[in-house]
Amino acid sequence: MVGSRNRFNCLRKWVGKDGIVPDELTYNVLIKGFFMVGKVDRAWTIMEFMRTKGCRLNGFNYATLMNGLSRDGKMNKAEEALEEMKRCGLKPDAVVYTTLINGLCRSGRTEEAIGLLEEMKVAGCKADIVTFNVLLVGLCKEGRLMEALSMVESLPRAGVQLDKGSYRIVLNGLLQGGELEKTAEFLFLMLARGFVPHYATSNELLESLCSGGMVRESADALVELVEMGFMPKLEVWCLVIEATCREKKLLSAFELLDE
DNA sequence: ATAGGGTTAG
Repeated sequence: MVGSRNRFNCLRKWVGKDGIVPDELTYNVLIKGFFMVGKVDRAWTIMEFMRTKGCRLNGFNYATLMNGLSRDGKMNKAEEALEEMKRCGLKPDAVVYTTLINGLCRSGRTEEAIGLLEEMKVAGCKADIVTFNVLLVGLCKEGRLMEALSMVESLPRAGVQLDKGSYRIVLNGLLQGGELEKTAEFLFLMLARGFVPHYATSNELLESLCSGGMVRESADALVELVEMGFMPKLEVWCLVIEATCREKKLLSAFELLDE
């Protein structure tokens, strides 16, 4: 295995003596590689090297750079890179913005991440599914569950196609946050829209509804989940039926058993 | 064209 220093020296030799000119793509592979193995200073050297060779950074290079910086805890540097990019006349795209939004969310700066989403809109850059899912994770982690919920609730009306990940992020956030009623409500919303929770989440959710006294909802949820092809763990199945019996809803219990 | 961003849950 050749060390990173030697690999770079190899490139230096090619460029210096053999007249081989690497393009931005080659540089990008190197920048990403050095960031991946934690050699941030080496990544910097590559970019300095690019500049001395008169090779300007492109959007890919900036995205790679920003991702490396924010994962290295250097969020401010990543934000500076965005400004530099704009100064150079490059138009940041959804990947560049999403990279920064993710970094801000991870640093607990969700409010600023939302600000960047606004900036995207103003700049005419369309946020995609990755952008929204990153932001949803950030909102949930910060306990801003109602905002996450209302985003998922309303985005499809605005023409944004969310995926099962979007729904699972929010469902999970609500469940972990102890928002039992909202969780049940949200489950029915996502099922109605054709998105199913993960197997483990479904079981956990049914258990939580039962132990939280929401027996009626747990029975309804069970029926709907089963209709979507879900097969609960045996103990969860029993739990819901027993709870329904205890509530003296014998008829409902029989209906469940029929299912 | 190629190269750049993520989550779910386990």
